[in-house]
Amino acid sequence: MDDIYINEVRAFNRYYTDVIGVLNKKFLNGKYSLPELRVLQAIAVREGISASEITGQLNMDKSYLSRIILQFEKKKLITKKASPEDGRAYQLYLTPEGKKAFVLHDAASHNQVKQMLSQLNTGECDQLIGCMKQIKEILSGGGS
Amino acid sequence: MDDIYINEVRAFNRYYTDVIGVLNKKFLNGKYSLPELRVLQAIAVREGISASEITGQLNMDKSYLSRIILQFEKKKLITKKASPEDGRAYQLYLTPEGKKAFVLHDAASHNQVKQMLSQLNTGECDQLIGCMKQIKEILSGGGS
DNA sequence: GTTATTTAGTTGACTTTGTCAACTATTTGT
DNA sequence: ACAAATAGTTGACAAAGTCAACTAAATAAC
Repeated sequence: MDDIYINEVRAFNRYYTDVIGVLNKKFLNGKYSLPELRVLQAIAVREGISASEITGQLNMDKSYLSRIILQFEKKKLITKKASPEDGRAYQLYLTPEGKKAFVLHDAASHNQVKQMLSQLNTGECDQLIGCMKQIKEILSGGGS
Repeated sequence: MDDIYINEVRAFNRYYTDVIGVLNKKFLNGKYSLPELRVLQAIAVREGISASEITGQLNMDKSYLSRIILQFEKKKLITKKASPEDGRAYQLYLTPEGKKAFVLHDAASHNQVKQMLSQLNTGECDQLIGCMKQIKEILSGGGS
């Protein structure tokens, strides 16, 4: 009985892994990798965020992140500012170019999804996002 | 108006990427990588499958797959049999050890999900898999 | 209040994962 | 029969990610 649930969830996971994979593959406009974009977004969402906060958020190795940040600095996408409260930490900010890069990517990703939804009618869209919200609620509410 | 839908879908994608990430991270019993396991599963599900069919199914580079198959042969998890219809192709089969490896991993993955669902009550489980089924239907039915 | 521990970030060395192009051997289309 | 496509292998890389050691600052313990 339980097993039917479990198999259904596993089937969904396999299915949705592919959905996400397809979406992620394309929005490689070539310039930035997926983890790079995730970092860029993390900074865009909350400017002044520190590297260690990002590692927490994205479950990312700190050495790996350190190098991504280095790249971003070289490409002038971000700037570091010494944290006033913690002499070890830096606050990360997007430069205007960094913001532009983020906005471009964000728009591309947005359009990607838009195109996907364009195949559906309004009722289907409503159902879809209703389901998505419910899944999020159930899984985050329920513990894990 | 549309944008609300799109943002909701993108939020779900971010969320579910993490869910899948967490599940995938753990079932690394250490022995096999994620792509290796996907290949193992593909063969388990349909014995006699060819490499090119797997590349199609898993969206995997054929050279990469070729090396994974080589590893599996070395570890005696699979055997190749010349295809009777196509002299270039091989039919892939699991050895008893290969089957054992697959079953072990499959059980681990099953338990992983079981544990996740154990946090939920029956009603929530019903809702959850109902939503998952609907999403699959909407997205596969709708095209793309 | 100085000593021990933890924490933020960097660096070096490395493994794993994945890609690209070239190649052989078949098969299919014309 | 000849050209184009396909299955699979190989070499040479590039990208992604990990691990341990290290510096410097912050916090905790005594």
